[in-house]
Amino acid sequence: MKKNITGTGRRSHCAISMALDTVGDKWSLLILRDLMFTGKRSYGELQSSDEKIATNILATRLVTLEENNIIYKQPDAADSRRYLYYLTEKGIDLLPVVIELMHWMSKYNPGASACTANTTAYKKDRVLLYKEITKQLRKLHLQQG
Amino acid sequence: MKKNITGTGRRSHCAISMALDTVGDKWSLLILRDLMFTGKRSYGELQSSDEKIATNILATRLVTLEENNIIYKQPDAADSRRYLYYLTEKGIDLLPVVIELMHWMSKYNPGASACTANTTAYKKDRVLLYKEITKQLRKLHLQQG
DNA sequence: TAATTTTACTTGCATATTGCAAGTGCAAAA
DNA sequence: TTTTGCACTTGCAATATGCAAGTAAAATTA
Repeated sequence: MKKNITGTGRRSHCAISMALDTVGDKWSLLILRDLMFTGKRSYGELQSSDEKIATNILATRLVTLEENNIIYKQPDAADSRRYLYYLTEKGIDLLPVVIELMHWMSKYNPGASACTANTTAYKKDRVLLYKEITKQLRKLHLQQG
Repeated sequence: MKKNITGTGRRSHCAISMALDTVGDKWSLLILRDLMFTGKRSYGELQSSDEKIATNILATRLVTLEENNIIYKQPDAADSRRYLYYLTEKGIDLLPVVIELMHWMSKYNPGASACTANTTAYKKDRVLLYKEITKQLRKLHLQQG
């Protein structure tokens, strides 16, 4: 997702296109998934996912996500070597995208495992489900620094 | 999105990961956007979008999307050189993902143009909005052949 | 009917992104 | 004070994407 004629780094002004320029790569949404649904916060934890992201790719994605204000990092008080990564509000706002993707795949491939299943709650009132998880994520990720 | 150790072509069994293996590339969701929100149906029309997808990439994406049952093609009755591309129900079911991505970018970058705006309807009852657009898409895309 | 144009691709090669393995630097633990 | 663990970096190989030109076949035009 780099250069183009206008030098803006975006392919067009279409919102979907711009969203994909930001998080439409192979890894970004998986990193967000881990921050959302697993307790993972550190570099090493994020690297330990099933998908085995290469260490250099993880590093560049974290930088890009931070540049785009989707995540932020804080020094770990318990270990000054490491940072802990958190979602910003902008990052938390991607929750519906992640859940909809998850639900879509689960519907058409029952073998897929859903991190935060709860198909029942989704079917009953998915907006309520978004709100509840969003509330939890805000507690876990915002106002830390 | 190709090989891995198991040879299944997927990175893990996680639903999000699998969804991204299918439509998480730079172009697939843009093609779906055009099928959903513009009247574009033919190869040439799909190629004429602002983002200027390369012709070889468009060709391979259409094949992949068809292999994954997200779109299907029908010969154009009016011009036997061309096919017209339509969404399957599985493809239509990606509507929430596309709308959520669009809404997310619009929220954080007001300069982004939303294909099917209607922020009001989204804020009032987005599930209803999904349903209405889904109904329209079913009429336009399903039961053609 | 023959020549031209339109349409949907394919092909070859350049560039960009991702993947892998090994290495580095620093702080914590032993 | 050595060793280990963690968070990256670096170099290079493998894929994926981007660009420009080419091809085949049906439609249009002359």
